[in-house]
Amino acid sequence: MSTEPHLPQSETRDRILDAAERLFMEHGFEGTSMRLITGAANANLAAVNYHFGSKDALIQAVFRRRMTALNEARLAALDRLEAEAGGEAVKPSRIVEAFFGTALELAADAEHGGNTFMRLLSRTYNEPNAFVRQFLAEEYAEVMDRFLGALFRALPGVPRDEIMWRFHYMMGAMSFAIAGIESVYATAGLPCTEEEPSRMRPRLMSFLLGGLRAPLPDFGAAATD
Amino acid sequence: MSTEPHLPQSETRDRILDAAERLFMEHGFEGTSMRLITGAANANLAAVNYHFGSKDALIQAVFRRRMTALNEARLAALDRLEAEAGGEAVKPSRIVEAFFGTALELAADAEHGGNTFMRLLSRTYNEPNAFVRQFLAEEYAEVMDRFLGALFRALPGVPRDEIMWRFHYMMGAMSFAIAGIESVYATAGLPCTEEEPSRMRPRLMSFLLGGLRAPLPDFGAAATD
DNA sequence: GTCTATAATCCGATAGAC
DNA sequence: GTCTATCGGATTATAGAC
Repeated sequence: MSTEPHLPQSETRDRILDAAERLFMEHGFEGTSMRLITGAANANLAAVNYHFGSKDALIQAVFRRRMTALNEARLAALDRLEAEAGGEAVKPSRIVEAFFGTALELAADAEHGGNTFMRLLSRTYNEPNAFVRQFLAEEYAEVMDRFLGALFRALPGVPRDEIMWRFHYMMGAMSFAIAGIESVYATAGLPCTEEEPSRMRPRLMSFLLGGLRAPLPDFGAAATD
Repeated sequence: MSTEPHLPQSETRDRILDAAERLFMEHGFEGTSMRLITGAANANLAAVNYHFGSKDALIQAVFRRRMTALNEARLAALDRLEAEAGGEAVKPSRIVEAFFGTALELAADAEHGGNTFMRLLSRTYNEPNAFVRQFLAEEYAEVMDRFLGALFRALPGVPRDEIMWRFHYMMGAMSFAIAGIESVYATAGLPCTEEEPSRMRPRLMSFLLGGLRAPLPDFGAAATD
């Protein structure tokens, strides 16, 4: 622990965010009551409404705290790659590294809640919750536009909808990678040895690039375009 | 004999299962109240406890109704492949087809709720809900044991933990494939054209096999054994 | 089997003292 | 900022009439 130049404005506020992040990840939004959150954060029940206004506003605060930095890091990484390429298309493997590698770096940080947040984000991605989906779509808009555009330029011979599907599949693989493999070991009846975190990134990247570069599907006789 | 000009209704129990399946998929377990379920099923609130005993028992009934058939179909497909192979190892692509293709066939059945169920199953897979995880682990035990074993024999040069991770990644990709790609189009600001369902299977299979057959990851300088 | 009514508990939010 | 107390509404589950 290093000495910090200034203490946070409200440590109660941060404790609530930490507790909410973990409990939302474990039990979902509807399954996590404000009493559970404030209890875990050693705070008073009324503190949530004082600091955030409502439970929905707390949910947004939990995401905003880390999403901005994550997506800015992704955009910075892509900026760097495009500057190095100097007008040429960036290699697909570098684009995938910039998007998913940045996320894995955050997920590798278990001490400061990065892993918890990435698991929450993965879980939330497919939750058809109205206002959370809207919020995430806005947060992701620029990043998705830039990275899909880079992949379109990097793979000019591949149909764009095919690229979007494969990007979607890659998100699913990353989501499960972050969630952990305990379920596979558990259902297979095998003991789950603790995975070396540094192995996750090359492991996942090999799979993602293999899938992205796979031969295009054959839709059968009907497809002629 | 009476003709049936009245409600073409199935049993109340089945209507409850159908409504619960859909609402659990849309709002999660905790986000779905029994009032919402019985309201959508045109049933009385007390009917859930009469037919199932409790909300948790209803959740298990929703899964049991379809999981047994799905996993039996998977095992039957693998039995067929192993019989054809006659002692030789089954090709990895056939094993992947048997496991994930069977799931996609159920997901392609939108009229009888198969698609709804597969979306629910995908959503539930990573939900760290205690009793649901335990239940699913038991349901999956035999299938996972058989299919992982088949992959181990089909890929004798690949470390077993690597195969398990790639199987886990494939589950994630399938999960997102079934959940739909609307989110990608939405965050990219593009209109989402309705996808031809028959294209999903070859699309996903190309990606899965590309990932499964990808070069093994290089864990870096530390590995020297 | 279906229904009404209600018990017992939990929820998010807020008023107001300090 | 933190706390107690509480409101109004929602939840699961059950008792009992028909």
